[in-house]
Amino acid sequence: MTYTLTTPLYYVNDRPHLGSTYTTIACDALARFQRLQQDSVLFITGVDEHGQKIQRTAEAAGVSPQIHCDRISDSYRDLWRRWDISQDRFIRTTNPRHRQLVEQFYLRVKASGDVVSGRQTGWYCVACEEYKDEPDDADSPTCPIHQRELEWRDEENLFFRLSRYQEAIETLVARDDFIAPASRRQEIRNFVAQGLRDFSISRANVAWGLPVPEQSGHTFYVWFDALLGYLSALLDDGGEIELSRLESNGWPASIHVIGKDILRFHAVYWPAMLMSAGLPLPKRVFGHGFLTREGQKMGKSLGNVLDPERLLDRCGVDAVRWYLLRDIQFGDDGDFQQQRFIDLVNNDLANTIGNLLNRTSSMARKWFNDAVPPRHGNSGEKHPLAIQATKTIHIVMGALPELAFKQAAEAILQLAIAANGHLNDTAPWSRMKQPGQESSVADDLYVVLEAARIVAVLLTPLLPDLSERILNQLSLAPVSDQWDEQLCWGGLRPGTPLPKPSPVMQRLELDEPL
RNA sequence: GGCUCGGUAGCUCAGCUGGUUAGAGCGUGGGAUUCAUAACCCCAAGGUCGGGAGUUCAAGUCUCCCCCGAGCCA
Repeated sequence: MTYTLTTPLYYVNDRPHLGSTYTTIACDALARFQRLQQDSVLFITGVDEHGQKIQRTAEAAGVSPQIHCDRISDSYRDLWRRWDISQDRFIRTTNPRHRQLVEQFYLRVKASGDVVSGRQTGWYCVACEEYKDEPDDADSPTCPIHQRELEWRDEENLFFRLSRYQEAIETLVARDDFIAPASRRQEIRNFVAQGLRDFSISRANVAWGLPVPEQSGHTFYVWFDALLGYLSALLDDGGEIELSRLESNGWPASIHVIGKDILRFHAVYWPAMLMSAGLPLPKRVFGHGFLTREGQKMGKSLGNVLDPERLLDRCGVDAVRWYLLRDIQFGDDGDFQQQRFIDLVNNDLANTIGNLLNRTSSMARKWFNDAVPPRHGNSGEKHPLAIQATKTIHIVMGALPELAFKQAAEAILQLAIAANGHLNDTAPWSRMKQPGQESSVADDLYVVLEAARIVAVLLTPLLPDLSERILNQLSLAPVSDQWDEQLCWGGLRPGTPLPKPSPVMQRLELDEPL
């Protein structure tokens, strides 16, 4: 059984921002976790490249839409590479294969009798790519989200008969395991309860889109096309574009991870489309929250946008991943506060975890021949630290499948704190000055090093780089494949040489705002 | 306007089906220590749990009203 997870397909209207980076990092952590748990994982991300908004942005920039899309798509791909995102597929909706899939899908939907033509009149927001429910006689209304003038549209469009799926969707969203987090379920349920209306899936005057078969002059509505990118990605294995291959290629997705703003498309429209096409539904849709910065919405107008590239250059992957995953309850909105960011990274990563390794390794080297100390009677599974390690593993295993990165991170940190505490309690440095204490000191250092090793192993999905650096200083290889064995207590072998320690995590020193 | 979710220590938040002195992390102050990345460890500071009324032997924890914030739908 393949575990398929997706990020949204990001709209290439503009360069990647921190929000998409956040989603992608979270998915990356989840993907890495799943790979440690099982063989088959497909982590999909990509870009959504059609629509009038992109057409206009390209025009404004004086380039063709395709050139524009190429540029932005490249910047996404490049950014994910620099963040060391472990996606298996990167799908572009301008890929010709995607067009084939959309056509096939559309024909299925049509064959189900779910495509009808109708006239659509109303106020349209190009930025949202959505009709707004403003009264027809409104006088130059503006979009409440974009504060931009709405455009009056009156066109003959094709509609998807969403209304036919009223009951099915009601049943679906009533489930407690479909929409996550729970706090956002009611919103969708209310929306559905108000009655689903058919929605248009074609546009008459948008050139930058996929042409609707046998409907000249019409292109597909961006959302209809974009959602199908998830399917295209799955068939992007070199084989042919054939919907019937989906179920042996990772469909249905185990989870779609998205921002809360597009929950409706994923929890309502998308399942109905899939039902119409006779395809199974994704198992879960997770709508996470948004990031603000120092309490304010990030935006160009405020000039307070945090650029992911800059963040990466100045602070590094580990710091940012840790802060985002460890401090924000995934699902809730989060606030990026620079001081807190620095405090947490320095305290947790540099001081607690990094220094734990550093001090212990130094002592081991000093008194036990530059190597992992020998084990005596008191370093086994009954040791308090071993018990705590087991508890930590248990918590992490329960938290990560639920995308509770924060709980997992906190538990791991607790283990490191306990290990530091153990050192302070047993004070090897003073006991080494007394005769006859070597063997018990050896045990104490061993269990702490072993705890540090477990910390590093558990950190693999969250902070792959830091994890590797820690293991490296323990003369161990990074975790690959499944990790069960490496999570067993006692994996560290006495006598293993320990290299001269150097800080695995540098403290952040930022004297100016990011 | 309808609905949903929040308003708990300076900050970010835990507090399940109501029950001893309301908790954690960060920040702050103090102590201890020297193995270590001025790091680690320990302790403390007392917040009318947004406001009001009610139910109850007992309410951040239930009910109603009000105020404030966020969101969804109109």
